[in-house]
Amino acid sequence: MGVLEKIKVGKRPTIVPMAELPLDQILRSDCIAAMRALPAKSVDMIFADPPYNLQLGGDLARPDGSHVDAVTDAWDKFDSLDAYDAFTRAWLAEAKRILKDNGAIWVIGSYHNIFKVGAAIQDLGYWILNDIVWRKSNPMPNFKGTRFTNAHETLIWASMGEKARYTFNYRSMKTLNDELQMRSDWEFPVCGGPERLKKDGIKVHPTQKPEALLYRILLACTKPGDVVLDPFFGTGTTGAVAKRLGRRWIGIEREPDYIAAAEERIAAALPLDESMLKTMQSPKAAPKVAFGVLVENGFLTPGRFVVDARRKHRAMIRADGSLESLCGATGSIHKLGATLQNAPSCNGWTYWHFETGEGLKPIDALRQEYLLATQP
Amino acid sequence: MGVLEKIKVGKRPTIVPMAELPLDQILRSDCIAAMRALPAKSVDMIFADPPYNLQLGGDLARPDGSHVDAVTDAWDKFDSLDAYDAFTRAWLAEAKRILKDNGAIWVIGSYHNIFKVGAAIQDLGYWILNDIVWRKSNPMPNFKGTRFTNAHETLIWASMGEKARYTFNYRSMKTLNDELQMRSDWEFPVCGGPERLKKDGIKVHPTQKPEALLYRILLACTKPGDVVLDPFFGTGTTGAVAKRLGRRWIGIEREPDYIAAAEERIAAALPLDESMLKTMQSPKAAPKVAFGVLVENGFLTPGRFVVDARRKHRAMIRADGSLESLCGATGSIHKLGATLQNAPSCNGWTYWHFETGEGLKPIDALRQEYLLATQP
DNA sequence: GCGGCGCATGAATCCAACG
DNA sequence: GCGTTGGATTCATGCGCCG
Repeated sequence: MGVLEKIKVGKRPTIVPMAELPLDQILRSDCIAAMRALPAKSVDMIFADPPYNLQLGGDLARPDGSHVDAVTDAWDKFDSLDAYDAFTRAWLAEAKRILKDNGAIWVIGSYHNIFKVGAAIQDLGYWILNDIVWRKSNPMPNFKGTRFTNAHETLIWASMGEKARYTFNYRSMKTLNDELQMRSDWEFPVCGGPERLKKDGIKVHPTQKPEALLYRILLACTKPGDVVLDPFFGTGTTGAVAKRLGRRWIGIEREPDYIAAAEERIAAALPLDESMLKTMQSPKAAPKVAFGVLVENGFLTPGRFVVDARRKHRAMIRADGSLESLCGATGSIHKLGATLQNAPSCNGWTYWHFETGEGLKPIDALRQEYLLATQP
Repeated sequence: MGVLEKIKVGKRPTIVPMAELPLDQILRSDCIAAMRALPAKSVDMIFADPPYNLQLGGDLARPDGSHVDAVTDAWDKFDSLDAYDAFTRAWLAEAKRILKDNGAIWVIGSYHNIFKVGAAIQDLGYWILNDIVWRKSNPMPNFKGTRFTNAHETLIWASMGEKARYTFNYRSMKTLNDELQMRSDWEFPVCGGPERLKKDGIKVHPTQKPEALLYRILLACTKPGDVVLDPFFGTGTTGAVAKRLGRRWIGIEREPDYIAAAEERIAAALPLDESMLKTMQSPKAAPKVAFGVLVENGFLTPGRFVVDARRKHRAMIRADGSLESLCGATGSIHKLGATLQNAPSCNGWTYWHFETGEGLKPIDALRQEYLLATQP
């Protein structure tokens, strides 16, 4: 790794599960060169915020005459659309080499670049799982009244291939979204206020991303201890949130000013305590309960009958927690429900019901009762 | 046009400004073949809802076991990603030939295809103006809990090139959005209820788009009388809305069932009356008034002084409606304001103020008075 | 101390007609 | 085609100053 100038941030953790990876460090280097030096199949996730290739024209003024501070940094300049395309495919290819087979990649962009990025992702054999829209609650207006206010950015989440596995903490997202499935459109304000890193009153990085965005991504798609690589580290939002969430991180960045700001910021970030992480990570709000346990514990007795909500199908409870229908078919509550409906799958907990004085109730209600009675 | 079987819908309007175009008709044909038969630089807008190339796996069932009705039609099947890419580039290239120099294209898609579409649009020399997110207020949930609820689709709006002109009815959009700039994220419900076309209780088209979506697009980016082409016409949402809004339309569609449904639907669509259209179209609430006209009409007399809001700059009104500052600089209200502020431009109407008993007032207030006094 | 007002600012592909 | 000129154009938020 002669090309890399490693810079440690804070204390190197005592446990280093992958000795060859430069964990919790910023590699000062060109992004592609640094990625080439990393071992294959070694990181769990990549979050990338590459240059957008904005191609801005002349100066822009607000209606009040004030000047708009545009992104004119050299790192966002490319000679042509083809040059940008080549750059995009090069770093995405390296990313694919570095990712574990069950890893995943997130890339953020705007209409200037995201279509090129997405097309490259598909061509390289990644499998897109979702595109996510970051709706900005406070976007910059369109000052000349020539287009729609550009009020969002787009993220792509992709696995390593069509059949590849990936991490998705469904329960964490549902909990975070007030017990509704998390949707593909997320609303956050742009990064500002105390969160925005400044030096002498001037923003350190023109496009610092909000921590809330990274928080949701890392919470949804990584496990504690997972390694997250950010090849366009900037001022280290990914590192700061990874540290907070008990994930390991690797940053790649060229600009010394950005690196210095990131180091300071990450050193100050406070990790959440482990019990908090465990709670957020838990795949289910409640532990699993087998139907047989309810039978064992007398909530339903063998020989009783359960029916579907319309009383079309009827089955007898057996001692082992399986069901037997009148036609002789047997199986678990899920299996028999699927068989009788001629469906590929079935949630037996909500499909099967039992008779009460107040009419039918789903057997799931008994599971709730059991949990209430047994949980501390 | 031997390959085309033209089908008229309703009465052909008596005024046909472009005799060579098959206006207000559905062309029963393959989309690329039909486009090849249309003259170059002849249509003002293309709205396209191409196949999404969904690549669905096996059947999908809801948690209650019911079957999810997926898009499995032959027209959404492609042999490979490359085949889809080639198809996309072919029709987009024809579209570019057909569009007028100051025309524009809209394409809708999902993450399955929109990145390929967007990349092709850029490669073909179109210039992306915005990407728009259609947020579905009632999306289908992710039944397996394996991903985020796919709750949006993406539209791309592009002009014919970087320097090309295009139509954007800024005021109409701002009015439609309660006097705030229209943003790039739009919320609509998916097409359902009475709007959803059905035959024998079964939906005619699997991906019928809501009319509200087309309404906003056509209102924003076309003028009355403009010609809108939809190369994937389906059940004719574009035609129905175009007729309602006083725009001309051309549809291309292969499936006879879709054509039949579209014909019936468009025949029943009621055009808005002309005065309504004019109101929605008006670029400004008020006509232009030159500053000199106010001087001519005695609202301000030559020799009086105007100042900026902070009283930093002061200028004398001259008889011809120009201003002269104390330092001797002269020019229009806009020009002098820009000069004195050392700014590239300036809106003189809001920059310059005059003294009243209640303090300073912008000269724009006098323009309003003038308009009130002279407008019928 | 608190509320109100003014100012600054954020990934921006940001004018159009006429001579 | 190009240079000139008239004139149209902004939303949410945070911060600091002032009363």
